[in-house]
Amino acid sequence: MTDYTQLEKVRLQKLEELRAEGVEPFPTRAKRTHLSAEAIAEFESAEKENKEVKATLAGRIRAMRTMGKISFAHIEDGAGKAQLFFRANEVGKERLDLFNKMFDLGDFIQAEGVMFRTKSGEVTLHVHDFHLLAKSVSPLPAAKDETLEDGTVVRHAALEHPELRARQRYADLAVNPDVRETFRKRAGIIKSLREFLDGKGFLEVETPILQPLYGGAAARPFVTHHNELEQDMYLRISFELYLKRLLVGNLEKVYEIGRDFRNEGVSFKHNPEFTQLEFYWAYADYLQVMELTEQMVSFTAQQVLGTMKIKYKENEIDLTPPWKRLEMREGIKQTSGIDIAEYTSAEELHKAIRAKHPNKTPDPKATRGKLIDFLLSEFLEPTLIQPTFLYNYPRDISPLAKSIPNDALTVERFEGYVAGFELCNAFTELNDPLDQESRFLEMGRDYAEGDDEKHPLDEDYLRAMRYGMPPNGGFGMGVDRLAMLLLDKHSIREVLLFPALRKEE
RNA sequence: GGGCGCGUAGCUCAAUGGCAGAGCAGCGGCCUUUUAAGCCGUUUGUUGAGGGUUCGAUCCCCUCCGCGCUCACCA
Repeated sequence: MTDYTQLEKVRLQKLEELRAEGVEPFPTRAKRTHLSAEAIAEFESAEKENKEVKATLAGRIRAMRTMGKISFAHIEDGAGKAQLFFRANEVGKERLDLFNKMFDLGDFIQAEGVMFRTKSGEVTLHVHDFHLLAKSVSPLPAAKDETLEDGTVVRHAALEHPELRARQRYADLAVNPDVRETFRKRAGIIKSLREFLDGKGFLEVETPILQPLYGGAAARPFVTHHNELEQDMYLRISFELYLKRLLVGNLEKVYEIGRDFRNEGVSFKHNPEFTQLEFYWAYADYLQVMELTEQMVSFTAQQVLGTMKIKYKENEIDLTPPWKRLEMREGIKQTSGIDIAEYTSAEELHKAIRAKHPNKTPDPKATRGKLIDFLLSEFLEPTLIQPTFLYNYPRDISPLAKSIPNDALTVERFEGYVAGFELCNAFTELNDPLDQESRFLEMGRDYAEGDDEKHPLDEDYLRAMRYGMPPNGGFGMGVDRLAMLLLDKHSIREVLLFPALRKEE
């Protein structure tokens, strides 16, 4: 049984009284002729010709000011806010009392009348009749907006508690218009990505989320169980192995936008489920993928924000192509003073780091690849504010990427960095089934020691590859990260409608 | 998982080892052009949960829960 607060009990009481007076608090149908902004715009042009504008508006009551025989209210709908003006002369004293006493902030209302301009100049609906559309039983967090003389809006007593905002996103959205705007823009970002890739001839596909084996990334999966098949299933950690199977099937350009699941830590840039974009492009290599990437991201910024110059935290960032290209080895050398090419074993590289940076302490068990990654994130990554492609990566941290001709230790891989964080990851894909098999086996050995990240060998993937896979370039990008970047949000939770939270109680 | 911090009314936030407060919201009034409307009056709390110290704990201590920041993890 729900425990109602006193405020809720008051509203439930009103609800009963309304019913007793024959007013249905949750009527089945509503009517609306104009959005608030439409009615206001229509009035503003009709005003000059002294023409009347009739309108029926519908929305949620956000402010009420009752003053005896008149009342004002603001409602909010999908297009913004509009003021309602009630006067006993038109609606009658009883109906005005009903409004004043029985309607609350948060209720949905339908009001019809004629648009006019108040003494203070606000275009307002002069209400002739009104109906309750839905009663709000629980009071929404009572934000109040104050409009200063210069037009800036200051919100008082807004819902700010991060947990509550995430847990009760419905309330957050209801009272914080900027949050609604964030998610509209997020939808725009995803739409633009699709528009871009569709325009380049890519086919959007859907591959299994529930998989008998997981792969394509080094992450711990979520495990579940299929009762009838009597087998464990995994939620995918990447799309890669399935999308590349499609290249074997002669689909030459494919992409998927969907959810990945990784059973890892939660942080300001990690959520257990997140939206990923991956594409695979037959006959292309990582250099062509680079060009497509900078076009795609800048296109999205242009579509959604109307500019390629964005702000992230204190940085002005220009996404206009071409982006800077920096060889990873060179970047690490410049920022850490260590040339990784001079140290071909983990042991030597450890020694070099200790000598050059005694106060930095990488994991003593780290492989050479992990050490390079350490140098990258420690020294180079924070400097990559303007969009930069970091390219050519050590082979042993890239088991699905193809080696550079004549350089067995380095693979054709790049990562795109913006604002100091990794945005995307791409490579010339490995398509040699024999090489792929030995890499998988190698990886199996590596992970055997660090038990909880054991990596299953995907025999079916190898079987597919043995039929022949065209050379291709592949790409992956965290869409949530892109949304954070473009919308200047500093936590992934701000761009996820319902981020993962511990269950209540 | 580790470290640090936070949790007080519906919302935003104050305060104190000695009756827990403000503004807004709510409730009762007044008010026919307001817009954080105003004025008069008024209600609201398991101070996140449990335990301990104390004459007395919201405050000090312990445990737990949740959140935030951070580190680790995340090719």
